[in-house]
Formats: sequence, structure tokens, C-alpha cells
Amino acid sequence: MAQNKKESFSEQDLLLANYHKVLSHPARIAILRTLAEKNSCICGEIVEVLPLAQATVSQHLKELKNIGFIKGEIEGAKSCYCINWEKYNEFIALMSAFAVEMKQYDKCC
Amino acid sequence: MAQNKKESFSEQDLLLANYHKVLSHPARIAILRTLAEKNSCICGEIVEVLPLAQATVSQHLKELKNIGFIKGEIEGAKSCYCINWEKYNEFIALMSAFAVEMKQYDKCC
DNA sequence: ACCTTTTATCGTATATTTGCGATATAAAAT
DNA sequence: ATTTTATATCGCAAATATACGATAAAAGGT
Repeated sequence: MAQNKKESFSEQDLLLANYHKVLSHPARIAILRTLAEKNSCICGEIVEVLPLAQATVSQHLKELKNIGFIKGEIEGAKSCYCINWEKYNEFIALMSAFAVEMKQYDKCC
Repeated sequence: MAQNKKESFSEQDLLLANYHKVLSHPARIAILRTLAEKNSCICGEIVEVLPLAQATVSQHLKELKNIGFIKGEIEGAKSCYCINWEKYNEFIALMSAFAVEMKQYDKCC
């Protein structure tokens, strides 16, 4: 970026961009899908399904956790992850609000 | 990336991730909002509003155009941009489908 | 106590993104 | 014809993201 101009943008635009950023990698999309489908949440199973090393998957899981899309609990030696629907819905609501806000002006070109 | 593993993911996950990627920068969110609000579409006006150089804004516009979220027409020396709602709606639909698909399994943790 | 299993983190290499000045292009204005 | 205005593109520097091996940490099994 040469210089970081991100702080010059509005809080709302930054927030929305950050949500999108977390979903901007196919591995993280695949992790969410796997968590939902498998209904099992164990980290090792995710590593098995993805074409990535364990360290890499762990990193992606961390990003999903940081933004709040998933929750993680340690169960003995294993880690149980699951989707945090509350947060996910919050994001969907934010997106919808943005879309509605935009569409009310739809008279361009 | 050391190695590019992106091709190992499903078409659907790649597509969804790419849409999100374009929206993962506050400048591009701000451009969409500006296009919708101003209802005017002239590139110069966007440059004025954003805290970025003209070259940088032009680059962000290109990315939005590549994915199809905006359309651009040359009007003499100026460029008129507008939101491509068809494409935007396509993305929203894809997202919704993903959310619905996930929620049907919601029994985790 | 020791080994195994499972996951997180560190360090590092490589790839990609971001940002901008300089320049090209092309139409409009003088 | 020349200058001005508006935008796109090139080339490069800096910042971030991605990937993974090595290693740490922590619990379970023997």
C-alpha cells in the first residue's frame, strides 16, 4: 500500500470491508461450509477436507474467529469450532442495509 | 502465497470469494455508495470524494468493473460509471443461497 | 514418566494488493 | 494547431496476505 489510507474511510465502510475481507478467500468459505455441513466442528476434520497444511488452516480459522464468524472451544486435546450465527446474521443485515440504501437512489445512466 | 492453492477449491467457493474480495476494500465500498448517492457517475467526482490519488481510484474502478458491479461509458473526455444492479443482485442471491444452505444444518456445538 | 495426538504459533519465503507519480491517450476548449 | 481537461495505464515501492515447516503447548493413552 505504500501508505495506509484505510483510516481515512468511514467506520461503516471499514467494517463492511473487513467482513468481506474475511470471506474473500475460498479456504475460509470452504471452512464455513464444512462446519455447517459436517455439523461436527473438529479442527482435524477441516484440515482433512481442505487442500492446505494444518498450520495454514489454523491461520484461516483464527481469522474467522477474530471477526466473530465462528466460535472455538477446546475439548481436551481437540478444538471444536462452530459457526456463530448471530455474528453472521449481523453481517447479512449490514449488507442488506447497504443494498437497500443504495437502491433507493437507483436512477443512474 | 508461496504456492497458489486457489485452483484446488470448488468453482462455487472461488466465485463467492472473488465477489467478496472486490468488496473487501473500503475505497470500493465508498465508490459504490458514492455512485449510488450522487447518481452522477462521473469519475472526477469520485476522485474528489475519496482520500486517494486519481490513479488509485481508477484502479479500484477497474476492479469493480472487471467483476461487473459497475458499468462504465466514455462520454467525451469524461467517464460515466454506474452500478450494475443485475450483477449486484446476482451476488446477493449467491450469498443468500450460501446462507440458506448453511443454516439448514444449524445444530452445532 | 514417556510417547502420541491435536492444535496453535513462530519464522520465513513468496505472492498479491495497494498507492502513486509519471506518462499516454483522447476529446474539448482556445 | 496548441493547450487544457479528464481518465487510463505503466512501473515501481511498500504493505499485506498466504502457505508451510518447525516447534511449542497441552491433553490423553501406555
